Parts: sequence; C-alpha cells; structure tokens
Amino acid sequence: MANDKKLVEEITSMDVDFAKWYTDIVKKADLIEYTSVKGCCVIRPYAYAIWENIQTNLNRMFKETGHENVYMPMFIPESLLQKEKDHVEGFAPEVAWVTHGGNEKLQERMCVRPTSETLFCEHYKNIIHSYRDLPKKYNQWCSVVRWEKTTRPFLRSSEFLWQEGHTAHATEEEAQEETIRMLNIYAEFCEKYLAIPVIKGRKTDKEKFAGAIATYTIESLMHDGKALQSGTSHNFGSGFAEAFGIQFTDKDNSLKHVHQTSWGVSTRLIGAIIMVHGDDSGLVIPPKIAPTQLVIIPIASHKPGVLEKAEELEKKLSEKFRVISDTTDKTPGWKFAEYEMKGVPIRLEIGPKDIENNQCVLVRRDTGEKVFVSLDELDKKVGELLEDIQNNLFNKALKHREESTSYAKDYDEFKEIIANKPGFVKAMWCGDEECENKIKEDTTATSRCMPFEQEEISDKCICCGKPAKAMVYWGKAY
RNA sequence: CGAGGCGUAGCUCAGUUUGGUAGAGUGCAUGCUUUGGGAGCAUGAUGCCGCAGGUUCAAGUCCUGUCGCCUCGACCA
Repeated sequence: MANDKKLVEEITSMDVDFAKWYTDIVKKADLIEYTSVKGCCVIRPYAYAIWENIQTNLNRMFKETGHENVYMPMFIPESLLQKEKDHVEGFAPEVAWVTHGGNEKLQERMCVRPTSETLFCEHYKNIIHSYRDLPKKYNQWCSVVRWEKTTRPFLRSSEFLWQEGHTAHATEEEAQEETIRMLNIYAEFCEKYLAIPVIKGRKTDKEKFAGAIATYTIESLMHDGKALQSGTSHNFGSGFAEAFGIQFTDKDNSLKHVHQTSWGVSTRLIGAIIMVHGDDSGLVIPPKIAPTQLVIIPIASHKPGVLEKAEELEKKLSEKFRVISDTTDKTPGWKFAEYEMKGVPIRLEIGPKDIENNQCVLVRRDTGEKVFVSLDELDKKVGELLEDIQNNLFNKALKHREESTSYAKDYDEFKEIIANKPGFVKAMWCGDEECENKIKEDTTATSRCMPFEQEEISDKCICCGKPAKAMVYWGKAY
C-alpha cells in the first residue's frame, strides 16, 4: 500500500533512462523551470543557493591568490570581436546579435558576449603601460550567451552563469604559472567542495579554446560513464595582446606585449553535482555546498512539546550548520521523500518517544543509514556525520571513475570498449588531428585530455600505429 | 541543423481513428480525523485543448502554416 503511493511522484530510474532521470531531477528538486525563452531556464532559489555557495568558496580562493572582481559590458561591437581571427571564427556561429536600439538600426551591430576576452583586452590596452601595472588579475561573475542548437538545463543553455578570469602578465613563464595555478584551484574546489574527482590535463589542439596557445581542463566522469568538461584554464601567450596592441614598457625600457590567460567555470558544475552524486531518490548534495545541511522533521507534531523541541534544536544547530525545520502539516513520509529529492545531507527526526529518551534520529542521505543520537552530543555528531558524508561521496565517485576507466592497446580493443563499457579509455595518440577525427567518426568518442600524469601504455598511436606522443583520456562527452 | 516524439487543468495524461455540452488521477483550497516512509473522508475552485489561418451548421478532433519542448545525432562550457 505504502509502495503504491510512493510511485505517484517517483522519478525515472537512472539505470533505465539516464537522460530522463536527469530532467526529472532538475524539475522535481525545484532546481529549474522552463520559460518562454528558448534554451533559457529560470534558476530557482534552491539551485541558485547552490550556485551562491560555489561562488562564495571560489571567490575566496580567487582573492587569496590575488584576483580582483570587475564587471564588463554585456555588449561587444562586431569590430572588437573580430580583432582576433581564431577567436571570432570559433565563436561567430553561436553569437546573438543586437541590431536595433529602439526603432533605430545601429550603425554597427553588437553581439551579446559569448565570453569577454575582447572586452578585457580593450580595457587592458587602456590601463597597462608599464611593467609596474602588471600583473593584472581580474575576474568577473556574469552570464554569457551562446546560441546553442540543443539545450539541457545546466549542461548547455543559451544563457548561462559563470565566472571568467582574465589576467595579463609580463612574461610567458608567469602566464603559464597562472594558467596552471587556476587549473589547480578548480581541481581542488571540485574535489574538496563538490566531492567530484577530476582528471587534470591539457586539451589537444582540436579541442582547445579559440585563440589560445594551450587549453588545460579538468574532466570528470558522470554516473552514466560520460565525461563532463568541468572547468578550463587557457594560456593565450601574446596572441591577443598582439591583435589588440596591449604593450608595456619593461624594466629595460623596451616595449613588450603582455602574456594573457583566461579561465572559467559555470553553472555546469551544478549539472556535474547532479550527475555524479544523484541517485534514484533524487539529488545528493555534498555537505560543503548544500544550501541546507540538515532538515528537522518533527514527528507527531500535534503532540505537546514536539514543535517546541524541534524549534529548540533548530536554533541550537543553526549556530554551526545550515539548518531548516519543516513544521508544515504534510505527513512525515512525504517530508522524508521531499528532502531526499532535494539531496539534503542529513535528516533529523524528533518525536515524542525521542523527547522522552533525550535523543533524536539522524538519517544520512548518501547511505540511508539511521542512528539514534543523544541530544547532548548532537552538534558534535552532526559535524562528524557531515564530514563523513562529504568524504564518502568523494570516495564513491572516485571508485566509480576508477572502475569505469579502461586501457586500450590496439584499435579493435579501443572500439570494443567504447561501444560496450561506458567511461574513460586511456590510449596512446600520435598527436595528429586526423586520428582524433577518425576516432570520433568511428566511435563518437573524443579526446578529453592529455593528463599531466602520463603513462606509457605502448609506443604506438592507437589509431594509425605511428609513434605515440602522449597518452590521452578518451570518452563520450556531454 | 538532421531524424524521431510530444503540446488538453499547476503536474502526468485520456479523449483525436469515426467532428456534436471539456475528462481522469494527482496537486491546490476548507474542515475533521491522522502523523517514525509520499495518510483518510467530505466539500470546493481551476481550462483561449500551444498559436494563426482554413474546411464545416458545428473543430480538442479534419487541412495548412507556425511556435515551443523532449530524445538521439552533428557543434559547443
């Protein structure tokens, strides 16, 4: 009987249809709502709260490493966008154009920023004159627009929220150092806060950012075995500086071009959290970024003393944790399911029997494990549990990634694995874009990155058999 | 942008084959009873049947167009 009722709001099982499971979750956990604007969603308060927690932590890490926040215009005149050739070619197919102001046709059309390199470059040209002005390490939080052909909430939408860091340095070495520093910050953030293990590496030329000399990436593996590019950090060398004329007078009185970087992560990270940690009961949010870390559910709340006790516990726990208490007249069972859907790490049940015994029940979202805890040591226990959940989520995700990572020594084996076993495949590559294209054509898998941690599986390219230059992580990607 | 699917109550959908007063479940509101895994009973409110044309005495249903959404490809964070 209870089971029949449970089916009413149940979501599609992730093993049956992962894509449907995903869209069920984003709707049922109140993360997004569709709008009348194609490819654009409302990011609802619960999802926005996750984003705010991401922002808070990244902002701290950015500032600790000497970055300042700024804000650039959202419009870019066509002539400015076109200054760097590779850049405009890369982005032109997906920019939105503004052609009119009121009823007047604009003399020059402007695009809505798909990314702000060109605006930062124009600005840097104006404010950088001397080596004393360097480095400039700016970041902005904003939204960007890319006219995507197919869209999915958080993973690919026409407009999305992100941060973009843009820095200018006196030397090549400094720029490279910054590029790697920010990649490391992203990796640390993903692993420590989002509990998502990542592979750090460099993108192949085919996959690198339009206008960059090198793109570095953190790649993570979703529960269905598809890869998600979760953050990128680019070294631009002096290419943009030359196109935009960003020069400074160095100590030796010679005129030099700056060396630049840019790096970004987006609300796509929310998609990663969903697809890495979620299960058939809904979201599972790592405690460190969960908008609500613990929800108090009073049992038999009409009985004397129960609501008062719930309120007392809420007040006490709120000193240390992000806590809410649900005192609505929904049934306990409904509330259990609701907060599981929303991925709240810990549920606290308190009823008349508990009050008599000076205890409560704690249920952890990741394992479903239930423990009785004395009210005297409640906050200590909650702290430990949150930490344990955070660690467990990371370890589970890491184990899944390791179990979903294979080696391929020859092309037949490679094709067999890609076709039958979801996940990463490590294989050698000659460095030739033709092989990348062939592999993609044959298998739909793409090169995810050349990891910093290289292994020598063989000395031959998996595809053409010529001498191998690097080991590459391959996989199907979002 | 290619292939497929779908637009009817807040949500999930039936009704379209064969044109004839707009339906169900769930949700929502109110009351009582309930409360340790999505409660029960009673009463009530809710619809430009995606949009625009057309055919017809009559269109949710037939025709044409159009917009949107979903899935899978191609392209991208």
